[in-house]
Amino acid sequence: MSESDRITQAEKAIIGLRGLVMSGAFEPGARLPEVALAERLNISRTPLRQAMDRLVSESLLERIATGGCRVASFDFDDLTDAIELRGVIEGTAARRAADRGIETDQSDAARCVLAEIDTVVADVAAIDLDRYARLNAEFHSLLAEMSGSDLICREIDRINRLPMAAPSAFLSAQEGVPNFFASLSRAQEQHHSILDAIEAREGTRAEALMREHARLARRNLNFLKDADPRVATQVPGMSLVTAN
Amino acid sequence: MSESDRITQAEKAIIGLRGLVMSGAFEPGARLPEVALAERLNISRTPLRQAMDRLVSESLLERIATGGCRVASFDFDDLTDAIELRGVIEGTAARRAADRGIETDQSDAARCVLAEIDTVVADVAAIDLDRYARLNAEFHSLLAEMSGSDLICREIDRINRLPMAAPSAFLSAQEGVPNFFASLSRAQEQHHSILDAIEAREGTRAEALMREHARLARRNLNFLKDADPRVATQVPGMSLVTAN
DNA sequence: TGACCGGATAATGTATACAATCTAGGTCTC
DNA sequence: GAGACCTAGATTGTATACATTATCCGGTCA
Repeated sequence: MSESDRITQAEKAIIGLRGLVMSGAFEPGARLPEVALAERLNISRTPLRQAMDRLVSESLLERIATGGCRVASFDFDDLTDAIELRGVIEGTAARRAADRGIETDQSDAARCVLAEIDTVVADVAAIDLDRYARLNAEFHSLLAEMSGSDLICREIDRINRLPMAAPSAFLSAQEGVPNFFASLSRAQEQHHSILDAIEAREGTRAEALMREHARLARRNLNFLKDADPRVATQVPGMSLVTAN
Repeated sequence: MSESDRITQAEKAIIGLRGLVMSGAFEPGARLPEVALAERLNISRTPLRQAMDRLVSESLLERIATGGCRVASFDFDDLTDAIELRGVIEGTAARRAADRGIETDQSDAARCVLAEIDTVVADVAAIDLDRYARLNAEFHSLLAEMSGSDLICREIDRINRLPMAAPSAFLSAQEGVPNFFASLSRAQEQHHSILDAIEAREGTRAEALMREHARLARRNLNFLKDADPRVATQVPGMSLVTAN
């Protein structure tokens, strides 16, 4: 049997189209012409339309009443809401993890990731942002799993696909954020506190810490609001954001 | 121009397929054959496949790695999680509404709905469950809007589409729930308290009350767990639930 | 007896043709 | 000159044909 790594045209279309939209290939609100897009992505209209449906469900596109799709546009309030909602749901995951208790191997895995982040953050001079982003995303993913609920994991994944809502969304925008590296250390301190709270079965504290952790992203977002617009072009999805 | 009430084949497919799945036309885990389904719904495979994609995004279907879809199955833990998550997000909506403050017309509209529910609940002998369900759903919808966030409204809508997660999901299962009518009155008392808290700008209280309100659904779910299986056949989506 | 291996069959994934609809541009009328 | 109408073009929604892949069943071999 061919492995599940067999890439289907529809997946190719989803990834390609999402990449185009997030990289700012279209203006927010621009209508997407199917035939031209299909040629550009080297696929037929059928999988392209599948991809458009998918991106609509991800809120990256909006359906037009008269037919077709347009690129969605977000204002800063939308981003703030998305970040808050992520904090709320991740907070729920943390509380549940603490209330239920977690397995030692889950705890070990999370501690392992945190140790790695510690080493990355320690070397402020030559910090590896890609590595930080990967480890940070993995830690958040582990926390979601600790909730023991597939539904919660899926919802967190969903929200993370929104522009600027993911935990590592701001890592490519460090030029726009003052004291950026200090904020990484602060985030990592919060990581430790959150895991401590979960292991200590302190659900309420874990939830509150997780929400506060998300507010770090909100803070970065506020800096970005007034930052040089050129920074925005380097951040995936930032082109979909319109002033409000 | 033809109005937006023009029904497209794809919408017909979505509604038809969702209806079939929720009404228990297929066993949980059953694979959905495209050609047979398309004939049954009187549409071609193209809009049917759109509908399947949509139901996958609603978690009512699951994609099979080797191709095609199967009907999703839920256990009681899944339903509990969905209800809890609804409580958490509705709680966030209530907290935000309280923190931001709401317009007087929003307040009036909600009070109006509550007054109607009061009259419905007052007449215990000949209670109109359909009307209660409609009003209850509308009150919850108004609360979501008070959050002032489209994202939050959409996420609540999403969760409400899951089996048994919607606020009025248990109204067709009253035979399985002891003291069912008493629980309606209790829910309505909570409605009043929640709106009071929002109007008094008491965000933390509003959030806590909303979460507690969701636990009423969880309580009903627990009753249903041990109830006569025949009751389950009357509740939409209940056929997708497998024992755990 | 059981497991493995083709080959026939049926299913899905994709492309494309067709039909229905929207959009744009121009012309006509007021 | 402005607005409405009408036609031509382009675009989307749908059906269907085709290609590819999985599934099932019978046979063979260990």
